Amino acid sequence: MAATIKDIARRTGLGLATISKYINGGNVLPKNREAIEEAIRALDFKVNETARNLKTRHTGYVGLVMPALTNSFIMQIIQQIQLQLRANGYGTALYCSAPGNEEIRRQTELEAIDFLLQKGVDGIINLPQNEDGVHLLKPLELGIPVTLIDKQIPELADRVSSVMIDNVGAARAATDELLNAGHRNIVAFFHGETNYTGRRRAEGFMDALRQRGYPVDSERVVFMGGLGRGSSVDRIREKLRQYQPTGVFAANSGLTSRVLEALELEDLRVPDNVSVVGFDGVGIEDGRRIKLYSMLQPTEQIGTTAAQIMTEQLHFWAKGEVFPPQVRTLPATLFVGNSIRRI
Amino acid sequence: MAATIKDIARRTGLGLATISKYINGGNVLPKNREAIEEAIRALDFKVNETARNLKTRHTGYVGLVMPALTNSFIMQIIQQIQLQLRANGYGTALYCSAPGNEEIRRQTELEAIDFLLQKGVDGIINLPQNEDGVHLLKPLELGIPVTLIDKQIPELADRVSSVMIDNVGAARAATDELLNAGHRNIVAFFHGETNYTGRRRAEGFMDALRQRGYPVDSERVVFMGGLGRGSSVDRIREKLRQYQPTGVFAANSGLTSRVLEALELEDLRVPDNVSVVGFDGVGIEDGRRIKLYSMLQPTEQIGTTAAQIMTEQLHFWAKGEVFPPQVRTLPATLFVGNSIRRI
DNA sequence: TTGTACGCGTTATCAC
DNA sequence: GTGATAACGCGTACAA
Repeated sequence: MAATIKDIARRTGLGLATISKYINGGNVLPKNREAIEEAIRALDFKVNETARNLKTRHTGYVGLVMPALTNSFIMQIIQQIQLQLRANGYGTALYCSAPGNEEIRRQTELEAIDFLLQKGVDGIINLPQNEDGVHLLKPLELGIPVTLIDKQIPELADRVSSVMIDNVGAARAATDELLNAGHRNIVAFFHGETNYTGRRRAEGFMDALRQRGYPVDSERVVFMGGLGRGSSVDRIREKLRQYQPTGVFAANSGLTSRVLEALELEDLRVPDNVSVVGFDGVGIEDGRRIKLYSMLQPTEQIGTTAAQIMTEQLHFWAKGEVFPPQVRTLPATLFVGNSIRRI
Repeated sequence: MAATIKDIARRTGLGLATISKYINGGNVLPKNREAIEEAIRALDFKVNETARNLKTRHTGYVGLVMPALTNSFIMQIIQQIQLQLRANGYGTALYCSAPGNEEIRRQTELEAIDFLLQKGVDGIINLPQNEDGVHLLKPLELGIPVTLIDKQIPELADRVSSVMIDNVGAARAATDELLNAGHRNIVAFFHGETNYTGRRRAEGFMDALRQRGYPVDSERVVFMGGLGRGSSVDRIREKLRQYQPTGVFAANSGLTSRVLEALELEDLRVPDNVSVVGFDGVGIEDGRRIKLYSMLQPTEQIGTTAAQIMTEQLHFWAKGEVFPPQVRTLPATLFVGNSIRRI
């Protein structure tokens, strides 16, 4: 049986309150301090977090609500958040969606919040899939802080913090690479139209064209919402055949992988037939003769920042102060591959 | 303020014990049951897990101690464990090591256990890096069940459960592919010599050769312990130059990726110059003209099984019964690529 | 079946 | 600075 503060009190002859105060950093007479420390060592005392939590009404856990673990971007984010949260003394309660269609993911995100709230978490860090943010209303009402990653939810902008990359800038930079190499016939693929990130990246793509005075052909700005893997590959192949682009931009990791597959099926070579810029490091793996140009998100920084914001927020909250929502926009960097041919 | 069972009691006019009993599945008079259910709905009552935990001395969390999230094998395992644990009513407290050398990882694993034990977990699922298992002694002493993934720790075999693939069989099957295609000069790369998984896979490799009466050249059975990424690539390149193998087997995901890199640097083509069998799906990504043959671990099944075993174990433990350690060995499957040339 | 009273380990509020 | 004592919300003998 583990030792409790009662045992410490008995052994030192001091009162419970004194022990408790010492443990929580209060001032105690030097000789008492030593006695307590000795007893703690001797009895191998550890505070019972559960009891403490019952009293203080917090749990020491932060809930991490993520999509299914299907790509390295998500993985790296989790790694980093978890690392930083722990460094700040918090445990990470992980909840990843099962893969599924939009309706399922929507439902899952709702369940995620319920589950974590029930288990008990002090805050929630979320990479939202459900764009309207209804799932975040309950924690917010309960006064549980929320930090968003990767996406912003405009309706909640004044109540939640968020950290993400400069999506417009990143897409613009990616497009510029193609443009600089002389490509004019570019087809670009984005998430669903309802997706915040996808819309921003599409903006960046179009920005780049407009900045140079090139026309924007909406048929070449392809939103790929709600399609399974197979049908999105088909969709890409269609576009490839129809417009015969010399350049392709894929605006996220999943799309990059699908573009690669479509290209292979169409027997198109990179960069000889088509130049490609992708996202999130898909297609830059070792042993590839052709490594894609790729927009890389600063995952470590994103994760660290999100965890830091959450921690600050929790500390404010503990003191009963209000915490102004933070919004951090980080720059993405370009991985220089050999997937672009000058024309 | 959230409703408590006191509120329910007041509202229904019943005693606290009755409410509590109902919540925990006890028998209650039908009319009382309805009254309670009504009150629960009306007051949106949720049991306070923290208070319950203080009483029952468990937390509803299972700790998941994993290496740094650097490959998809680990990622899929986590996804699945987390999914199944949740289905069984448990939360997942994730703790991933930071990347680092062996000494650091050893230390980290110790910290992981301390941290989780402190935060409070009912059980621990661990993909061990620390082969001697000293980090598991403390939870075991405390009566906290441990389930191992991927590796076995022989010294603890009678105290912990484990679920992993048939490493010997998997390596043998991989080697057979090369052998069947006529390759005789094969160099194989394994984890460090001290690594259980690596040793088993090396056994399988040698088994395959011996079974056909081919000699085993220990110089071609390469253990790569304690090397950074750069130096292990160098090491592979050396072996490649020295023995000019027609076939290469890489016994895990990291090594597969390094072999790919070394091959590229040596300007060796797959499968024209060298035939390759890898592990864990590295090198079978979309858009590759050449996809590797690869031994795939049944990650969903591994994860599900580990979580199930843990849950059973916890239930036994809750009833004060002893739980015989379970050992599950699952088969790996071969991904058929186009990285082997018949000779 | 139902209700009372107590305990789980800690923190917080007072007097002292 | 210190020490009783009352919460925190729930489970559970025990008695009714």
